[in-house]
Amino acid sequence: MSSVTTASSAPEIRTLAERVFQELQNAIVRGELAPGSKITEPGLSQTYGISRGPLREAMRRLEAHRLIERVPHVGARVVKLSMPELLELFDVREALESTAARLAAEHMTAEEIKGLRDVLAVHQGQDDLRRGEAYYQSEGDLDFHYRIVKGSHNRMLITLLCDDLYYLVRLYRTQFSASGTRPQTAFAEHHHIVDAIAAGNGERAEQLMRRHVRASRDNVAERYAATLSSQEETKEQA
Amino acid sequence: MSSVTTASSAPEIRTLAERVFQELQNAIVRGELAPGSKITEPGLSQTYGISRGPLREAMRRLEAHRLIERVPHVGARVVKLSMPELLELFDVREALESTAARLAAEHMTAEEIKGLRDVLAVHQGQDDLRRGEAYYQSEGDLDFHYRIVKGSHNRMLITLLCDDLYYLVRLYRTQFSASGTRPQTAFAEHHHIVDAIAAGNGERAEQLMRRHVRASRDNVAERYAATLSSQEETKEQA
DNA sequence: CTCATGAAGATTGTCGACAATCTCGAGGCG
DNA sequence: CGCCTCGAGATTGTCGACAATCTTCATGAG
Repeated sequence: MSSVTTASSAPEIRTLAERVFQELQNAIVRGELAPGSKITEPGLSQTYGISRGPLREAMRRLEAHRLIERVPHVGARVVKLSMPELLELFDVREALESTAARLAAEHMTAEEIKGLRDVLAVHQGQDDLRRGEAYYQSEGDLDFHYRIVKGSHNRMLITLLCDDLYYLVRLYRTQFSASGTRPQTAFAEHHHIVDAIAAGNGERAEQLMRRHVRASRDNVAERYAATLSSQEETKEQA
Repeated sequence: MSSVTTASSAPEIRTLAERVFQELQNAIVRGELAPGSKITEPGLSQTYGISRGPLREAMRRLEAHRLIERVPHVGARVVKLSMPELLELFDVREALESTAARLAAEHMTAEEIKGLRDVLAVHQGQDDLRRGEAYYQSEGDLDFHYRIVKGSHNRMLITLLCDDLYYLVRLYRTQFSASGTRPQTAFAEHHHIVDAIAAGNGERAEQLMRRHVRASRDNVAERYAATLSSQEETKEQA
């Protein structure tokens, strides 16, 4: 079970607010809380069996992570990513992950590189079995990106990407039910990125990662444009 | 008084937690709350004359913005940026601001570009008067960077940089009492960046901004190394 | 019929008190 | 003399209740 979580064995939650925060975070990312739906404090308070105090703190954290949007005296709603916002997210990812790839090429340990290759090997096997696409494009793909980011050894970068942006990425994938349409291509790109990192070629790793993310972005934008035009046709038929 | 704040006139704070959050944020950035000093809830609660409820929410937000560090059941401390962390911050800035410059070159309006030139003109005047270095390197420099980031028209990027990272930058400048040592050079670089943006040359704007931030980073690292070696000498003398 | 008005209900914001946990120093044991 | 144990005090975590604000829907005027 290759896991994204760190090897340290301290997953124990010490405070209610912390626990509820994680539960809500997962619920939102998994789509169990519908995007755009309203979050009410008494409701959740009863659902999770806690007081409103800790709940409000958990919601503050969700707000900081951009998973919910709050308006004073009005309430909170689960975020609903629009396509323009999704493309913005890709631009930020491109900037940060390409830098992470460069730093990873400079700082990653031999052990970490081996772990990275193992992840690819698992993907390879699934690809051969012709059934791993769903897993590959959802959690597996993120696992690969996670490891590179961590390999940058830049704590600020790691926090930004792993604690903030990646949850938004997962939310987007749930919301648009988007399992990528280019697994083979992406897999090949992953391989080249690892090679550049293993060779210690930071410039190349950065460039390859930038193209990789941008290709993913373009793919999404393209499919979105197709959706729009097909909707247009439907509208004309009516 | 060229200001960084938006022209909209809705600075009214509707909630106590919001107000205290901003006050604490300013107090920390200005150094009124010493880096590393402990934050106690009853203390601040009395200082600001509010209950612990809103105060805790304000602290949650400060934690999310990385201005304080909390440990469950123990307490919170004002962050104390170490030099390695500061260099990490520069790496992130380089990644995000170079992208912002590229997007700004693509999306900035003529009006926004004019505003940007005005900022430079003000700096120019101060530079001529041989007295603007302090202002230039602190708030003025950030004003310039603010405008470019906003010019990217990428909301996610704007939030990340303006709401999160720039407060850390200001905190660092207070903490290290670092008014940059290369105002003329930086000013020239700013000028070239604006030219690239005005010309709509995204690639060049990105490259110039990347070099600009990296030069600033190297400058800081260099001065830090000098500080270290001089400390070494002092130690040897003893 | 449309739109302004206002009251009822619900939700968010704030407060003070109690319980759980940690810190720190005194005292005893090896 | 050093280290562990254990309370006293303080701090954080949690709770329930009250006040302020918003939303909704019924009512009535134009």
